[in-house]
Amino acid sequence: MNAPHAPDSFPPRGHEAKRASIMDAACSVFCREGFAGANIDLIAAEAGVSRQTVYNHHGDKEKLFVAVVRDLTERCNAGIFTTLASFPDRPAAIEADLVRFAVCMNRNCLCNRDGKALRKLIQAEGERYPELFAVWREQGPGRTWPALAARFARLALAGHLALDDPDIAARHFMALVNAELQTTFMLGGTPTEDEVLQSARNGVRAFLRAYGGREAGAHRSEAAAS
Amino acid sequence: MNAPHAPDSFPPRGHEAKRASIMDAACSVFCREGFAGANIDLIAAEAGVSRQTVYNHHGDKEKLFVAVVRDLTERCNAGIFTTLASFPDRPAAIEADLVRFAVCMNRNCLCNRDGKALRKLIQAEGERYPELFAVWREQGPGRTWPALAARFARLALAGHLALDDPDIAARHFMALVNAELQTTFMLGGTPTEDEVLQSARNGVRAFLRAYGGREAGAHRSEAAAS
DNA sequence: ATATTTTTAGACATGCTTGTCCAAATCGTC
DNA sequence: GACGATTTGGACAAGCATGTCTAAAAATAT
Repeated sequence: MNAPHAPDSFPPRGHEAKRASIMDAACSVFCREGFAGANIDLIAAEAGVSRQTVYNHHGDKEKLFVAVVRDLTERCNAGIFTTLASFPDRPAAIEADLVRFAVCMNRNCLCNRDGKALRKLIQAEGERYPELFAVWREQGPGRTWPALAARFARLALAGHLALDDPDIAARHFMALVNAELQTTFMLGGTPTEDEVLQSARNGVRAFLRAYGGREAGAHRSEAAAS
Repeated sequence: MNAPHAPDSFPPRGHEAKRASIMDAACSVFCREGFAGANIDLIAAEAGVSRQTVYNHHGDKEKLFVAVVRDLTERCNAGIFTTLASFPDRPAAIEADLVRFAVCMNRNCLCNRDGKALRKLIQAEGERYPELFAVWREQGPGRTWPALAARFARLALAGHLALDDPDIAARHFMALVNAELQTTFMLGGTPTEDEVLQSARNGVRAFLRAYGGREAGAHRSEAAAS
């Protein structure tokens, strides 16, 4: 089937291109309309292929949906781990570094197309596909939260932070940094670059007042002046 | 049409009962299946009425949906303002009082049936009904956030908190207090009483380290001991 | 008890969507 | 240029959901 001696990639080029195009369109339509509301004809049209081609590739509306979620989960996870690599291990200026990290996480993982799509699909159809989303839970939050917590633990060990429970600190960090974006997220909107930055700045400031080490101590008394 | 001299409530008793029953079932089904996936026959069955009765009352699937969201918005709003009344104005023990308030807000407004339903419907169908959800936004977040912020401002004025911007503090408070429940919310689950309490306790502790006034200052150095 | 309103069950027309089938056209490769 | 695989467009059957209509039954008020 696959060209046995092809130089670069096994299946013909146009084939994979169409596959990707279909996944893209399916993602977009499932997201907008939900699973039940999604129309295969519309997906095909949006992908620029015929309906039959969609069926050739994925066989079934449900299989297509599962493929989309799987794909999205993988891509999002990869993005998060990439971003996690930019976590400040030896911060020069911890506040600025954490803000940078938060903005990065937001821009590249939470607010981008994939992040929004995955979040919406999980919220909308999560209860209907328990095993599929169990996988997401293990592969996603189940791996990213501990990884993030470990980073905070290291920062604490190096004396840059003061915290008892790195897991809680990690959750508090993300919660604070996204605090001002929740309403926008709710309605599926994309916050502006500026909103992201503001939310991150305010969130990190509060985080450091709660969890800052010796160096950050100064911030507190300053902010505490009513 | 309505009994002109009825002693208690104007429309016949059974009529309103059926209406409520339909709204209830519709809410439940719309929530589970989404607007497109919701089936009028199923709603009727779940409400224990005939399909025709659903049409008699609401005329239209879309009108029914709008009625459900409107109803939900009102009820949730009412609940939030009621809960807001329990905000500690003159706290004896600020930490315990804030925890109590947070738990109350969670149990009665965010985790209950209506809260979960409204959240899900907004996330799933918000983009499709812009004007409907614009109303929600104004009536809901547009009124509740300032109200909550005002409470925090008062607490700060009385010297119990130290904060620059009460709006941000309010958002940070809610974010922290719900930090550990996000994953559960995502999948439409209901956190246990204990999870709610834990999340509130941890959240309030962090909040007070970030925003605590003079009295709460002691907490910080205590937690800062690695 | 009677009259009025509401509810019910079911049939019904209509339109939409899924998924299949097929013959012609297109594409990429040898 | 010829061959095989893929894609295309459209026809097609089947199922399902919405919304209407009707006559009978039930509930309510007078």
